[in-house]
Amino acid sequence: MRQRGGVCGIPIAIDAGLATQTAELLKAMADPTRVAMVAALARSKAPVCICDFTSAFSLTQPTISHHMSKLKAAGLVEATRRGVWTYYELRGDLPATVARLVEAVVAGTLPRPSASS
Amino acid sequence: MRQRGGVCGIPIAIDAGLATQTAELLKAMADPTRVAMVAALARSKAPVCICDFTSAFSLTQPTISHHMSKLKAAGLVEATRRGVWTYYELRGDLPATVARLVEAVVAGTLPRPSASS
DNA sequence: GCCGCCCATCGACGCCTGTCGATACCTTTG
DNA sequence: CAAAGGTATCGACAGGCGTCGATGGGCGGC
Repeated sequence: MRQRGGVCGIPIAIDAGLATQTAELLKAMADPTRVAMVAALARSKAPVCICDFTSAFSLTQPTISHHMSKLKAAGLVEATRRGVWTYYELRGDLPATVARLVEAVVAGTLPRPSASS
Repeated sequence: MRQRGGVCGIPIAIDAGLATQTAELLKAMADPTRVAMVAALARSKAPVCICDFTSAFSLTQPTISHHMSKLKAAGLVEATRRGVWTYYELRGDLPATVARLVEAVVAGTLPRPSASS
């Protein structure tokens, strides 16, 4: 036993700002729809029309737009209007830590890279 | 332009189950307190008394316990009672994709490993 | 110029979540 | 056995979030 009074002596030295920042990034992707969006964009590696997402998920168009707006607000994706259609793609200038996080999320959506043997 | 009727022709082939699973994992860490907890446990690499977290964050003891319970429910940490104190540590048998995600989160809390050069 | 289509925004509703105070449980100490 | 301290649980509250229907804004087609 270390000490008394609720302090065992091990200081938790985690920067609150970085923790909040990371948490915001996680929140931006903490939704099945947005995870699938990020994964699809990462796998496509080319701008994807948002109408594809609208037809892929059983959600209404405003909801899809809302989710994509969140990803854009988080700085993960960027939009390109081509005529009537809006194409989204993963930003290429993501910070290293952010890119690493995105890659980990995408890896989690791959169908079991090494499951059985 | 590809087609009309809301389908540009690019099918979104993302497993909904895996997306939901990944989203649940992200939700489990999508909080500044829990991010800091995971980072501290990962850096400590040894069981940490929960009283340290209680004194480290400006939150009440029930809230800290609640956050840790969420991490435990997500299968990220495991508890060990030693007398009156409860020690938590990151699970060592995490699936590869989960471990990778945790590592990415922890990396995001490090104070700029390679920012400029 | 008008209409139709794609997309974004707005307002609203229900659910989930973070937070707290109060309480109960368990272990150690006297 | 009684008392004290560290944790977990409970109930409640405010705030945020996902979802929808309705509406507005732009661009292309007729």
